[in-house]
Amino acid sequence: MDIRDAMIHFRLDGRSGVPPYRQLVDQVRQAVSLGLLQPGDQLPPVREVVRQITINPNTVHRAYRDLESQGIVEGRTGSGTFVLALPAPTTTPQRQSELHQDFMTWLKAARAAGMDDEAIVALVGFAMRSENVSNQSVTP
Amino acid sequence: MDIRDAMIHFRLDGRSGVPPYRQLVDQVRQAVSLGLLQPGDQLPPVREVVRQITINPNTVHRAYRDLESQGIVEGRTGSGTFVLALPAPTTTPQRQSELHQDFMTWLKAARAAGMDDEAIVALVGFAMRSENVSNQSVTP
Amino acid sequence: MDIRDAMIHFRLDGRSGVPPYRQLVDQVRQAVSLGLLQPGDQLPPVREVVRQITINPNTVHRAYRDLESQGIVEGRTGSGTFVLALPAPTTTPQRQSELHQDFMTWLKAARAAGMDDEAIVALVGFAMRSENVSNQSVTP
Amino acid sequence: MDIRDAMIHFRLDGRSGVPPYRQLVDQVRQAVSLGLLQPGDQLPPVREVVRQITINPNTVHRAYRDLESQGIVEGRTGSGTFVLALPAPTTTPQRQSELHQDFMTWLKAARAAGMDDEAIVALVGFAMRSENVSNQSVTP
DNA sequence: GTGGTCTAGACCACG
DNA sequence: GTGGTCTAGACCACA
Repeated sequence: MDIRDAMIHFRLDGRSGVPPYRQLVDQVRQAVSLGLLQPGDQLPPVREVVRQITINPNTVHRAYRDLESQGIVEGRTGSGTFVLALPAPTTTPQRQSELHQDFMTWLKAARAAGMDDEAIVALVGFAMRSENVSNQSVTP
Repeated sequence: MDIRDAMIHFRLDGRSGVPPYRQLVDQVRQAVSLGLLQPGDQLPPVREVVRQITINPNTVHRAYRDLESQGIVEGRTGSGTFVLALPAPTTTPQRQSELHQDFMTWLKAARAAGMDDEAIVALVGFAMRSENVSNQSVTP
Repeated sequence: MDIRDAMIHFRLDGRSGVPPYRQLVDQVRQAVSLGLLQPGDQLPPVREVVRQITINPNTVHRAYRDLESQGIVEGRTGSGTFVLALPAPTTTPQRQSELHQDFMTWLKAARAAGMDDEAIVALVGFAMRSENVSNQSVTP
Repeated sequence: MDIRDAMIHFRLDGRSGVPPYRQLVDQVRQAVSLGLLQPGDQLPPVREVVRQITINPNTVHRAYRDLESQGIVEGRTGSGTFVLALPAPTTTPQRQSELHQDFMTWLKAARAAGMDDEAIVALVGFAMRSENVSNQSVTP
């Protein structure tokens, strides 16, 4: 199973406390970091995002501007917004794919044990916090 | 190894986009959900949290008030803030402990493969989003 | 005579001992309970309340947040704060209107007899306490 | 039916937002204002109040001190706290008794119509606010 | 313009 | 010591 998809599909979590524009930025950054988005890939046009999720066009625009100022994407007037470069490949696609598979297996086990998403997220969050000084935010 | 600790210790992630008060709320909710905090346990006094992390007392207080309105804790003027009840155990402590171990193993493998926290969080987030309609926010 | 008004107008009683934020919360709850505010109705913007009565924006905001966490209103960033739903009509508008009239008649009689507001409030308070286990707080 | 009782019996409403010490003060003031407490009557000893309701002795003490500084009661060392004088009789006992009866009748009608205490308090509060500049707080 | 969050510092009530 | 409220003023996100 290939986890790569043609075009990123955004999702908003209204209860997370994370501002919508930031959720879009994070999702693009993460997709790039996972290789789901690669250099040259196009982000969905603002109007398309507005169709997908309930959001104000200005907010999408703001997110794309942020990504551009971070050097992740480039807006080409008249044609769209495109991914520029991977921020740095952290591992090989193969290894990453294996880890993805392993995590899915673990995820299924956790769910089979009766844990809901909040509980799983709690466990993952505490596990990562427990061995790190740096703090990373995740929106599953 | 017992992951339960006497009193919760908060940590803030300034880069996550999640408002500080919300990070505190989430961390308490998650600790309760994992059984790290149990009914009757006391949250650290506001002034103590202020000593631990750089934060304004009002912000801590706001988080505690939110938790109170959610029915998770109860503030008793003059004595402290205490955990009220578990929102419902999702799984057994044993099974949860096993899952915790398994996840730690996976985590180490991911790091050994060169993935940094952002990449790991990206993978976990996408994995959980890929099979769910509901959206859960995680702060590791 | 229609007691319903376009938009709620707040009033603060500095001598009551009831915290200002709580007075706002109570007044909205009561207006909703009486049908003076109905689903979809907008609460006055925070800045508008600040113009009307001498109060800090944060205090108004706190009240609105409380109401939101109680499920009475919903704050929509950028557009305003709106009433969500009636907590359940306790009686018919007609019957309520009659009772309102009857009470006004009684009120006038009490005042004609020389009772000031404090005395009237005392009488009402004791009358209600005398037959009830539950305690209700009133700010006339 | 005589509404006068031998000794005042305090009640606290934890959900009203009114500080406990203030509720005690208000209840004494109102009882005096209604003639339920008359000059020479004794307030229950602090220990007795503590037995009746869940409250800290210091808080009762504080309330009695407030009443004393308001000139309503007088603490006599070794013997107790006693009512000094009526702040000013607003009406005759007879007329007040009639009004009390009338209000009880109205109260029963309101309850018969299905209104709960919160709704009744809302109606009374709005009725009084609607014709007055002064604001009076009531704890039924 | 709207709501929302944070800091700073003061003051109150309770135990 | 504890929690709780208020003011003042700044800054952010969204429409």
